[in-house]
Amino acid sequence: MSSKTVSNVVNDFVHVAPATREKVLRSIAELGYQPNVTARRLVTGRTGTLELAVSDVSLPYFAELARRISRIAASRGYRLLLEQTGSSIQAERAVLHNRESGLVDGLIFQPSLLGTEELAEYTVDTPVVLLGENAVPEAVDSVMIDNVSAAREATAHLLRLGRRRVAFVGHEAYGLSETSRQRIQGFREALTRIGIAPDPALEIAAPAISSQAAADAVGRALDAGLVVDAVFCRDDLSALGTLRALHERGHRVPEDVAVVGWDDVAMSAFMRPTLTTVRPDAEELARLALEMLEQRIAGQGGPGRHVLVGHTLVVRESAP
Amino acid sequence: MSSKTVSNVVNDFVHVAPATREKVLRSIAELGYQPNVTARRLVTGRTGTLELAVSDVSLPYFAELARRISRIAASRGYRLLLEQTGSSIQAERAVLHNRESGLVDGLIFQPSLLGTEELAEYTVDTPVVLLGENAVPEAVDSVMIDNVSAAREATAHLLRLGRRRVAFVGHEAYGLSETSRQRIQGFREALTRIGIAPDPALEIAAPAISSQAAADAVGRALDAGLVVDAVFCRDDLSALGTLRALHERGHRVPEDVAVVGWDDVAMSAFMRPTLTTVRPDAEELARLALEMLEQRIAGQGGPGRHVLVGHTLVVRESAP
DNA sequence: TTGAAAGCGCTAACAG
DNA sequence: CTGTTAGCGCTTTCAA
Repeated sequence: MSSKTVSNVVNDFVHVAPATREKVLRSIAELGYQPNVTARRLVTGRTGTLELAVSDVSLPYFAELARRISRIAASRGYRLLLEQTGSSIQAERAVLHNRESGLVDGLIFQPSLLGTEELAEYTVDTPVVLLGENAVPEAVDSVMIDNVSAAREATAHLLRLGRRRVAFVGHEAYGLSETSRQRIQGFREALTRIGIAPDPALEIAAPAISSQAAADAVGRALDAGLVVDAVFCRDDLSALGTLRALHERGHRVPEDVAVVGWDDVAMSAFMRPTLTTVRPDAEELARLALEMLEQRIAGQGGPGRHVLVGHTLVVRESAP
Repeated sequence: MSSKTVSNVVNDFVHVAPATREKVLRSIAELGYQPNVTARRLVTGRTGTLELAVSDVSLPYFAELARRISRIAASRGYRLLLEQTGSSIQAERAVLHNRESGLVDGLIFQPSLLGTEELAEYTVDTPVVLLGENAVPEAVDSVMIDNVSAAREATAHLLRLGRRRVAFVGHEAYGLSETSRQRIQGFREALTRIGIAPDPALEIAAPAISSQAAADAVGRALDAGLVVDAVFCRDDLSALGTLRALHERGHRVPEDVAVVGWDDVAMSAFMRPTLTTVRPDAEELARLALEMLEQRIAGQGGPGRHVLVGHTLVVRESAP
């Protein structure tokens, strides 16, 4: 019996006599034979593996994203390789450039630091879908939500509550990310629309994306005499830190200060007070990213597609 | 020039004349040559990839674990494949049994549902390190903390505060996991030691590991008239839900009810009140798991090693 | 329906 | 120091 016949059986091909198939299957079970993935990859050229690259999987938004992508990938027969770029732009570059060929069939990448120009230089053959809010090169597929609009809506919600001293919290102190830039832009637009001039003193940067950094930054600002009646946070982690800083200084939320977050991660519904927050349609985002990636893997050509998924403002106690 | 020379240059081997190396490097850059990982794998037998299998990466503890393992793996030149088993015992079995050979060099696996017997049946050649608290077969390496002791200490802390009606919250209603079993055991031991008979009515199960499930379960128990002055939670997620259920019913923490969690995930220091919780030495756990795995990959034989890493009770506002 | 031969792209072993 | 040869384990092509 040739290895070809075995291969046919293993891959469930036609034209194998039932008796032969039976015999092969029995031998496989007896010998504990396991096909070697690597050899198969070498000859077929497909790895059956997708890569997800984000800055830090432990950030709740990315953790939830990874869960979704991993699930969908598994349901479609793909394995998932996880890559963390940390806060290193070199690591982000490496995701695109130091690409060993044949590692994965496709890449889902949320850049944090890389700008459009560098992203655009990317011309390797691995199919890519870009996530997040970094302005994205024309040629590459991307899925994101409309950050500027969502930020405008969230801010408008605070203004509608009658708040007039609204702060923005949690953007990077140095090297403003595109994400933060767009959210701040929407924030300012909402203010301008009702005739309030954006005040730089009300934009409180933090040295890192973490509750601690936000708590420290907000705490310092408050201690320095800053007066606010609302805070719009770059993300739910910053919101958590902001809630703490306010609480420790005796400010009541939402009575004295209303707070809005971004992402609607699982814990947002359990904070005290529960958090009003921008909820991106994360399930749809993950689904579309994988769908688009699979189409490219299947050989679909054409120009980059740039898809916007929806978002909603989930109103909870912190800004009712 | 032969492909061998190129291979030598690419792999940074000795015995290549500087001039030749130079020439090769230049050609590589010009042609945009990228070595094919798969072919290399086939011939070397090493994949340079490790697998991490947990039930759900979006659970904060696993998200933080994944961050650590991913980082350490990357620093040692490994890629990381992420596998989620969800709440399916079949998926956990598949992690061990449906193993295609040559996929990864090693596996770090935290089983949630699989018992020792099934784990022990595992006799494939891929090196494995088991994480978590499931009783682990003799033959397989494992890293965990001493759950029974840690649970005893946490409960003792509550008793030392003078609390006498201490509840346990968050274990599975059906199919008690080994993790929960051990934590409950330590919980009961601490009670027994000071002469309190464990009361089943004070062990409040939840249908899932989530804040919502815990909040619902605790809320129902409270509404049914349960009186407690302390709650020991299976994990920080349950603690978050417990805090909410208590707050919604007007119970003050820690004045009326003290609360202790488990894991010390990032958000624990920002809950309101901040959470007293059991902190496993997660960094050491991750480090050791990878170290042991690498030793096995390097061919080290010998019986299974079962390492305990340390833990501390981090005392914060919820149980001062 | 099954077998034999070729070859995916690389590295190990060895010879030059 | 550099080139040649063989072969990793599989699938593909082609012949029987």
